[in-house]
Amino acid sequence: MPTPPSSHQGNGLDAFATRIRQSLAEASSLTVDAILLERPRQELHGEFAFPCFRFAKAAGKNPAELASALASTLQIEDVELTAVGPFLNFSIHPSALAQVVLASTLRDDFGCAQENLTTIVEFSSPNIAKPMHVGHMRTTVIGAALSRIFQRLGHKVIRINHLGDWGSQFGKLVAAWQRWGSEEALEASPIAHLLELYVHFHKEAETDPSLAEEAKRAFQELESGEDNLTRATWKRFTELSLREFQRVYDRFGITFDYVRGESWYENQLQDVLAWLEGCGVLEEDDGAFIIDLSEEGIKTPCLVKTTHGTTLYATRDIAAAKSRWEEFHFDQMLYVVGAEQTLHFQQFKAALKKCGASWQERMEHIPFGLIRLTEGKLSTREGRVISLSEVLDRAVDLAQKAVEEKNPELADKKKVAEMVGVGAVVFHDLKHQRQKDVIFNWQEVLSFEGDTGPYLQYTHARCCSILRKAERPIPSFSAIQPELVQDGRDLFVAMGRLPQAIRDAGQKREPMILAQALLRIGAAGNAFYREHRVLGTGDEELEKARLATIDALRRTLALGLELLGVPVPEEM
RNA sequence: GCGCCCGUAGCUCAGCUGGAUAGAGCAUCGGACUUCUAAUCCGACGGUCGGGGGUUCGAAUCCUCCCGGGCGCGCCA
Repeated sequence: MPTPPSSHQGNGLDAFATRIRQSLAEASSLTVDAILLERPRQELHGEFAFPCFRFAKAAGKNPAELASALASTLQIEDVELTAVGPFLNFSIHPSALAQVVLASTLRDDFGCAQENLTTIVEFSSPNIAKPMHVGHMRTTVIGAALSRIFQRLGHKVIRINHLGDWGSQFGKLVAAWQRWGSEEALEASPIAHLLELYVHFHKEAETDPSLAEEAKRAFQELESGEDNLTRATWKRFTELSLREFQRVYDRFGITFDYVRGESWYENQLQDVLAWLEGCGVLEEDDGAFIIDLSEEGIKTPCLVKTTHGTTLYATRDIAAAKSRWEEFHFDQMLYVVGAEQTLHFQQFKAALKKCGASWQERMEHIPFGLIRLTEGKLSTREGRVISLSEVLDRAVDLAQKAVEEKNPELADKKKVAEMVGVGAVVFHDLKHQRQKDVIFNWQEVLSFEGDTGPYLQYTHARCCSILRKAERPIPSFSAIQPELVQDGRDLFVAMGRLPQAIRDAGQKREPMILAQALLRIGAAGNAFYREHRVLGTGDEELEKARLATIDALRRTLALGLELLGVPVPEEM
């Protein structure tokens, strides 16, 4: 009965990488940390590679000679060394590979780490009274995925939805409501009606200057902090909007620890202005107050108070950051916000730095590229929008048709269609590098074949199906002979690399790294069960070992998909 | 004008701190379902890595200039 050595248990290929690096460190003057292994370009070269160029240079030797010398001297348990030119390649013994990867993937702490940081993730943050469109999808989906990834890595994660529920636009909205608002329309479809009012306001304001005055007055009333009609109206808009947003969050399966809009920091704004004043960074300029940042290399000053005495985005962000620092003492605070706001984050970080708030170094803007339409940038006012619920609805409709066609016997087709549709949309967003702009393309978002969410969901469902049809308990690790599945090399390597992918995804704040790793697992998994029949081979031990492998695949996919926020159906 | 981001196969994208013959998916073409779900698998086709120069034993990756696209540049957020 093989039992894995304890050092092998935790995390896939880590055990081997550690062993190889230690061995190389002993053979050289380098520290373990300085030895970075690479992944060979070609699979036949093994699982890890060490290019000897730098090492050889330091030792004054020829890289190829050094590689072959090391290959013949070093001995590493379960690892075969081969020198190919200047490269030293490491191939893990197939049965050790199967054993170690199976043991670790079958554990509940697979892919975990103990980074022990307190991490705040601010994401989603839609604007009250405006519909959530595809543009809000990225921050929502990326932020939620990063939060789960950090959680897996052992962070204490605090998710904050920083609603855009404050600012001069609410003055406009209240003014518009007082003139043209309809109680019935608001009840029927709150956000749609509020948007209508907002658009109407902008149109009328072009010819009617008194509107701008009313709007300004309304926002001043709001900022006064008094319990007046304006405030009551604003509060109602907020609640109605939030109720609609919640429906989208429910579909994505997203929760927040704090839904704190900008208004939450409202009563701290005067203190913050006083604090800035006390720090001696405030300057008056044309009746407004600014913080000059030229010494920080930023030409545009940070404006914190208008000539009308109202606060701005930056003022509220400074207040929010300060308040969160005092409340949570975070190790890192990530703002998942579009790349177009880069300057704003540079500005308010620099402003904090100028005030001596050294903790501002822990704040990090996580920018992402714009979603654009072929016709141009999204614009609520110009009607170039695709609502988020429409995207989800269309994806789910299409998934429904696919289920109907491919698996008409399925019990809960509606539920599965929802999972597949949402999964397709979420995965599509997360499989690209965040920084790149994306041109929204229905055909691509609604694709269920190839490198897609449904492909991975399908692979998972197939595993579940095999395990179901086995009609026996899933064999535990201690009950199988791993060497019987040593021909599943590609699959074990792909699964064994998942912990590293989770760590990289966290470190680079890039869920795509995890998505790509999952696609490799999916491809290897599909090839595996295609080539290796699990049930009905007539070989009891082989069936047990293959069942355990399918179980490992199922668990690994489920783990990765859950981290990304892609639903995990057991049938489809 | 200044600043930031992007430019890899027909299309959408990977390519980790510079390393071995630049990889996937879609599309196209050709194979594989009496066998655990063909939302799959196997194969073929397809690239002067936007362009020039530089650093290096080695550059898609780093530096520089140019071209093309996007975003931003105090009283919106």
